[in-house]
Amino acid sequence: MKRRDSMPLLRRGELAERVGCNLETIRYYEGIGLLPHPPRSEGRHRLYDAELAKRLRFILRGRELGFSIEEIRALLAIADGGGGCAEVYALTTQHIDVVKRKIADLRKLERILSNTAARCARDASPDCPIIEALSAPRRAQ
Amino acid sequence: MKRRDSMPLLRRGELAERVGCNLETIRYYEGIGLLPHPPRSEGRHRLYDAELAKRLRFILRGRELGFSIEEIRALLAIADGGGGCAEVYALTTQHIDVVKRKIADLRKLERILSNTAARCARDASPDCPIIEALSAPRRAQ
DNA sequence: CTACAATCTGTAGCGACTACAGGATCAAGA
DNA sequence: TCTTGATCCTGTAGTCGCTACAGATTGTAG
Repeated sequence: MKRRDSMPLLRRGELAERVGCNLETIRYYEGIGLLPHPPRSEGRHRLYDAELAKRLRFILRGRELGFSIEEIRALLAIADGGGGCAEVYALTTQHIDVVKRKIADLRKLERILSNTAARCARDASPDCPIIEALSAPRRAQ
Repeated sequence: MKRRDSMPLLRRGELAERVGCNLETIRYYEGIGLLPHPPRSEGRHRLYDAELAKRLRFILRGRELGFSIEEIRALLAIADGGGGCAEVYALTTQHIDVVKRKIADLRKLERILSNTAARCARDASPDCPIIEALSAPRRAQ
């Protein structure tokens, strides 16, 4: 099931392109200890295998999903330690709450922006309701 | 209409506390030119009036709502220049789109997290579906 | 073999703050 | 009036999560 020529050890640039991240991001993750030091070529060029690529994808996806570096570090520690599915579950559901709160805030924001924009006459009126709305002394949600 | 003792010139710490931001943030905004240099006391302590407080609240609220410093700078420039309600309107509606996209992304994320979490058995199973889901090679949104 | 691309290293820069050190000033109590 | 302690002043360094750069080395195609 494992085609051995489909992933013949990638160099940093190739890996970056394949997973869709910046070249330097990989070195950064290695530097802060999220990615282990990969094996090197004769001339000290990093060589990544499928396992490292997978780990990198995990990190990147986690970042996309709004996990902080430290949260991802925790997730990886659990994964590395084997077992802890329950812990991963806890961390994830906890994160879901954060996401839900963000959504709620943004929807509130959207309402405010839409309302104020709607009130804004499209011609050059002297005092713009958007400015007034945003500089209100903290009330009127 | 203007009660003269309700706001008797605030010092930096007082203003920070009143608007609910960090003390240094105010100096930072002054440094990057979002807040004008305020008048000073004999001993060079900054003194803020209601106008400056309002401007600060505008900046802070804008940041909360996800505007970048440069977007806020633009908004303020328009407000300062008087008139340009149409421009403010344009900038704002443009921003509404950004907010809508953010909401959409977060909801997608929430779905993914919820789905994977739901699939996760609460006991310590050997390979956690969340880990697998997040390190999958980019497909299965 | 040569050219040129890719990688190596360390370090600096980004945005948007936040914290700190070492000194000056302010407001209140004795 | 003096003193004490809180607040403020300045400049600078640190934070997070990258991203970019410079100058040297290596890998590879022609």
